[in-house]
This record gives sequence, C-alpha cells and structure tokens, in this order.
Amino acid sequence: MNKKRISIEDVAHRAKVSITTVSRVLNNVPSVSDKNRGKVEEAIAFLKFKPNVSAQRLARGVNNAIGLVMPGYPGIFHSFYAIEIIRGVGHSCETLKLDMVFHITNGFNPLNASNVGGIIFADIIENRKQVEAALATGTPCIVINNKVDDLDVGYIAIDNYAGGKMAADYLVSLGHKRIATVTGEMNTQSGLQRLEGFRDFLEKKNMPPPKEYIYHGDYSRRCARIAAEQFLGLKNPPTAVFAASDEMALEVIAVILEKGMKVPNDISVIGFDDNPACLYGPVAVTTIRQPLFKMAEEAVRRLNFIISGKSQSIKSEVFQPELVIRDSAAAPKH
Amino acid sequence: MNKKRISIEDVAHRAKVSITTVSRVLNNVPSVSDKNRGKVEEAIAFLKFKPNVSAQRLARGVNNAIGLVMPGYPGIFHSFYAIEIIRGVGHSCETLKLDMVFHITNGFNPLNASNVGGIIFADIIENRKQVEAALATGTPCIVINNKVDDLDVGYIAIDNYAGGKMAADYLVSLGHKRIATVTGEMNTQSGLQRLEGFRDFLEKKNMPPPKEYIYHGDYSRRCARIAAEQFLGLKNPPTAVFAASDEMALEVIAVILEKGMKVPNDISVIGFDDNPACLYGPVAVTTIRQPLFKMAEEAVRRLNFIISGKSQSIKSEVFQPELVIRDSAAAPKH
DNA sequence: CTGAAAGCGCTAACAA
DNA sequence: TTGTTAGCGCTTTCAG
Repeated sequence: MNKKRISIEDVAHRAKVSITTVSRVLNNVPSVSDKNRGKVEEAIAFLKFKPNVSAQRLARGVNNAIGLVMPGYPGIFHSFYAIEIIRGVGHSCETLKLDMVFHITNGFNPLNASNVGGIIFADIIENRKQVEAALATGTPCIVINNKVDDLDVGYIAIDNYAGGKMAADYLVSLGHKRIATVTGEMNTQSGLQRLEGFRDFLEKKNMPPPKEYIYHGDYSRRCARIAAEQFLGLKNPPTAVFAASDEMALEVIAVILEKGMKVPNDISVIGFDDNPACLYGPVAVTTIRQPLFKMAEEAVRRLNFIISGKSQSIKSEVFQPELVIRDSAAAPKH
Repeated sequence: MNKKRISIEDVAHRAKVSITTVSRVLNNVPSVSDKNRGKVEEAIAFLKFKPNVSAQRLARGVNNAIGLVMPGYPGIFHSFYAIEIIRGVGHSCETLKLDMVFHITNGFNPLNASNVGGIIFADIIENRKQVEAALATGTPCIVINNKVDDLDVGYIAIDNYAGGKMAADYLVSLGHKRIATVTGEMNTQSGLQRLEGFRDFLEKKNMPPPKEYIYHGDYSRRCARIAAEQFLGLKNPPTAVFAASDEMALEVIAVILEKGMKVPNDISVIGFDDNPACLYGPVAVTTIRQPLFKMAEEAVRRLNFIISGKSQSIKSEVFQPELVIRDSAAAPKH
C-alpha cells in the first residue's frame, strides 16, 4: 500500500531502452550490448530498482519460494533438531536465492501450497494429510527424518534404527550389562526407530532391557531429568544410559553429577545428534552424529531441482549415523 | 513448472459465472447471491482450486508476506530468545493470514525487501544498513529488542535497563553484598542495558561490582560455565549471581551443584527471560520475565496495520519486565 | 542485438 | 447482484 513504485518501466525510461532490454539484463541474458547493459545498470542503481517478485513469479509461472513446515508439538521446537533444520534450510535457500516461508503446524493449519513452489516437511507428526493435500496441488514435497514410501514425496532421513543399534553396540562392547534408555517422542519415526534399534540389539545379545530401563521421553530436558532420577532410584540402577538426544544426555549427566556421582566413572551416558553443546558441558559427551544441517541443505537442493524443472522426481536419501567417541562413556567399574 | 493450473477461470466455467463473481466469493464480498456463492464454492471444492498468491499480490499491489530477519551470530540462534520470537511471529502470521519469510543474516545478505510487505528485525546487530535499505524501498520495518529513535521504524522492546536494575535490587534486598553477573552479548542493546541497569543500581548503593564480578558472556551456556567456574575460583567468591538469560542461569546452577554446593543456600542465582526450562531443572529459577512471545505477536500486528493500510506509522512500545520469584535466590548464609 | 505485444492469474473500477 | 475490462509488473515469443 505504501511501497514506492519504481517499475521496470521507469528503468527503461531512464536508460532509454525498452523494458524488454531491462528484463534481459535483469535475467542475465547475454544478448545485450555492453553499452545498453551499462545504461540499464546505471539506471537500476540510480533508481534503486528492485524487481517485483510477485510479478516475476506470475510471469514465469514458477514460485521460487519454498515452504518449511515444522510440527509444533512442545518438545520439538526448543530442540537442536528444529534449529539445525531451520538453519540448514535457511542457508541453502539463501545460496539458491529462494525465499523460505516458515510455517509451524499443529496438524490442522496447512501452509497454503499455492504460496510456494515446493514444501519441506521437517518430520511429519499427525500431519500426513497436509502432505497429501500439497501433493494434490501438484506441489513437490520432501520430508525430513521420515521415510515414507507410499506417497509420491522424496525423503531425507538418517538410519535411526542403525543409530540406536550403534549406541547399544558401543555400550555393550565397553562391557555394560545394565543399559537404560530415555527415548525420544514416541510418535516420531526417529524416536521409535532409535528405541527399536537399541532394543533389538540388546535382545540379540540376550540382554533385553527390563521395562524400568526404558523411559519414554520426548526429547526434552525435563523428561530426561525425570528419567534419570527414576533410573538412579532403582534398586538395581543401570551402569549406562542411552539418551535419544544430546539435550537429554546433558540433562541426565547433570542429574548424575548433582547426586555426587561421576560420569563416566559411575555411569556412562551416550547421546544422539552431535550437538555442539556436547563439548561445553561438564563432560564431553559421546554421541551418535546425525548431519542435520547437511540433511536440510540437501532437502532444499533436491526440491529446487524439481521446482526449477531440472529434474522430474525427488530422489530420496538415507544418511548413515556415526559414532562420536568422547568422554561420557567408558567401561563399567567392577 | 510442475504445478497444475487450475485458475479462477476454470472455476468460473464450472460454476457458470464470471471470474469476477468467483473473485468475489474468494474475497468474501457480500454482494453475491447465495445461489451463485454456492455454485462457486462447489466448483472450488471440486477442483481443489487455490488462488495463485503471486497474482493476488500483484493485482492488489500489496504483499501479505512479512519478513523476519534474525541476526545469525552463533549465540543467538540456539537461544530461547530466537525461538520465542520465531514462534510468536509465526503464530501471529498465521492468525492474520500472512506468510512469514524467514531470513538469517550475517550482516551482509539482506532480505530482498520487494519479496515482502514489511520486515521485522529480531534485534539489529551489525545490520543497521539493512534496515535503512529496506526503509529506502518504502518497506515498513519494525525492530524487536532495540530502541531506535533515529530511523523511521517502530520498535517493540522491553526495558532492559530496568530489568538489570530489578535483578540487582532484589538480590540486594535479600541481603547480598557480593553480587556477580554473567552478561549477554555485548554488542546487543539487551546485553548492554541489562548490565548497565545492574551496575548502576549497585553503584548507587555504594557497592560497585569489582571487575572480577563481571563476566562478559554471550547468552550461551558455554560462557556461563566458564563464568561460573571463574567466580567460584575467586578468593572472595560472590554470594549471588545475575545471569542475563535463563539458559545461562541454568548452567551457572549446574556448575555450582557439580561442585557440591547448594542453590540458593550457598549461592543465589537469578536469570532473565522466564524460560519454561526454569521450572524443570534442579531448582526453580528466580528470573526476570520478558514477554517475548507477546512482543513478537505485537510486532506482527502493528506491522500488519500499516501493510494493510489501516495505519500510517508504527507505534512503538516498551514493555516492562517483571520479577518472578522462585527458589534459586535467597538471603545469604551468615 | 532490440522492441512490440501477448499473456501470467487475479482484483477493482465501472457499467449494466 | 453481475459481468466487462483494464491493468498489476514482469517474461517471453516473435519479428525486425
């Protein structure tokens, strides 16, 4: 309502060329004489002209904005996970000159697919319908952290099952017999699969974890604290605990320390994520690394391929997690 | 490139009315007969038609997307502050049917102002130029957490000076004489002013804090840990510490507890923000509340007023912080 | 290498 | 209450 209206026409006027020529220099079309290009550039600079993005999108028939929809349940949002995804998507959008339209969903309020050229779903929790709706519009979608094979979407995930297994494997290899876990949110694939990988491995080793060793958390520090207190209160407390996120691992460690015990001397702890905070707490945390930032970037890149017409369908990819050994896990005492 | 092209015309066709009528029902113009409205709605539903936002924006001459630009320095991003602003802006955009274009800046990569109808700057750190550039385009701007009086922008801030003072005041009223502080990032107004308020009050009380009692942090847990260790290592350690954010307060408390001391029995700690995490740690943290979420919502609301032409200029507002007394601060021992 | 002109999908006078 | 029509600012054939 308020914006000044410097249009391509004003520029053309000042440069004494046609708007077509201005459009050409805007779009780096080579066939413009140096002389004209110079004049146009001068005019653009002088008038501080910025092309109207809506007009460009309309004329091109392409929307160079991508949506990032994030499930809004309490835990996720204050997590390293969410932040890294946002950062990664943001960074990638910037280098690709895409706008990032950010949207938090409660499962019912969809992002209007027509506002964007493609959508990245940062996990899907109770919002599968939204993915389907977007797809129905012809909007390409890609989901992070969730393998979905029955929908025409791409996904970028890590092998959470392998990650859970890896954690258990490492702890067992250290000599632990009593291993507990604080899980992630149980309605996420990541939370579920990390637990499964963890449990399956232990079962295979004939040391299935008893119920009291499995605390169903939600990735928050709050849950981790409760879990840790519960574990420590057991008549037969675990000698090691696997937390499904580093934030939780950090809180478990804090509780242990508060009780006057040592990590890893008294209890070993292993996390998940490779949150830089792992390095700055009381003990450097051993963890399972997942390349969140990179995954987010990759999601944008792939989505952009199809938005810009360079590709027909999104190829999915499953990254492998990686064990990062630091100081919070060691062989049990006796 | 890929999107299906169901346009307003297709809808008009199917409903056997003009596109104008379709446009009218789209925009809730009352003067449409119930009969036609019904037909149009049926057609829209049947065709799953979604208006093309770019075309709407172009035709209306108004861009109903708002930009949120967040400074990208390491500390801020993993902070409660950033998250709450994002949440608040996101929530408000949703209720007002605005798109939120999120942009992280390093100080050099501006958000293209022509992509949005207005911009919210979540603090300005080394990116004042961007605000000026946006303003030059005629794009209305509002900045959060930074009072700026020499530019034609609105601002929504809290009185950080009063907040710092409030913390010092409370601690002094409890009987503390040796009060230290871990500050926020010193190139933010919030960090600076909280420190000033804190220091000025103490000076007025004739108990100016010595240099060793002031640790220049950056809102991160990492700094807080270093600060706490430093404070505790002093020959004359403080009996109370004011942390410029709750995250830092939480970490300070963790360090104290790790050393086998108690909070608040041995040392009192007071934070800033009123992060819900205050409630779930080892001690409920006494803090200075700032209504971040509400501030963010307010910013959107005010920006929208001028974008939608209901107002000419943005009114600024400075909220007052509020002391929230919980368990982490008490009278000193002896 | 350059420009005229026809849209892109929608809104908003203006008539009817 | 409805439809006709002229743009919104830009891209993109198609001639020249």
